[in-house]
Amino acid sequence: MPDPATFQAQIRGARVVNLARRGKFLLFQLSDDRHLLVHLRMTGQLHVLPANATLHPHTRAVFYLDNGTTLHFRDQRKFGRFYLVREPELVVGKLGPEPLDPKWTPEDLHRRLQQRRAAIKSVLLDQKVIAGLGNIYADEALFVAGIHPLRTAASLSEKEVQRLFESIRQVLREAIDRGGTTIQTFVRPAGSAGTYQHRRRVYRRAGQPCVRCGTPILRQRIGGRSTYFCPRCQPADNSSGETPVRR
DNA sequence: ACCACAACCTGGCCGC
DNA sequence: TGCGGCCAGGTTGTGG
Repeated sequence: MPDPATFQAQIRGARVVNLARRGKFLLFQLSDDRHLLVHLRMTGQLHVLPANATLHPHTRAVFYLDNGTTLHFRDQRKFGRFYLVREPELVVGKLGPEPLDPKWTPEDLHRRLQQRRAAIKSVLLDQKVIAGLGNIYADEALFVAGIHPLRTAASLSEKEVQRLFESIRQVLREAIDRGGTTIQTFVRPAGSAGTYQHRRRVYRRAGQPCVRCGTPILRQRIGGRSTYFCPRCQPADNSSGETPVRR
């Protein structure tokens, strides 16, 4: 947005004065009070390369920078999106809180889950509830919290929401420390692989033993997304009242 | 307002 | 080798 020809004409000569992030969006603040917002979706990548770099087959756009380098946008599946706008809030205004924001609270999460009857797994992927959680870390957080992914969001007790809140933060901190999760195409900004995949507890581990109890991990489609969980550490009913051990 | 699901794309992998 | 089916770090439009 806008259409490619207009985008190209309007971005020419722009100066980047600041870089930021909001949820899964990258924000390039431009000198003339405009913003370039980038969402990489599934397979998008940004690479800073020398001016004479060869074009990778999936390169969809190239930005020529005035320091002699180029910024290449690669995207195998073409799901990525660029927004060149004056008002970034039009794009990111409805996003939920940043999970690592020190001001975010379990009470806020509890309130946001209250009227949702959908599976907690699906609600965690709703960017209006929490900004930035995706399929990997939603499953990982639910495991750490010991909550079954099909539990209705509104059915979680205060205690469970508290555990989920802490688990989301813990998993995201671990993943950031490890530079993300590289399974197929994800790369870090410098082009190297992340290492969270070695730390993974349930995601894409169907049939393998639970790291905590040894029970085989299950895979189930929830809200159209593959969901991985331990049926023993994440019981469907909360009747036992047992507090799962974190790991 | 909420919810479930198809659609958007390309490519890798598996079984036949 | 080829083909069909399924899978994939996400979001949005549609219909109920």
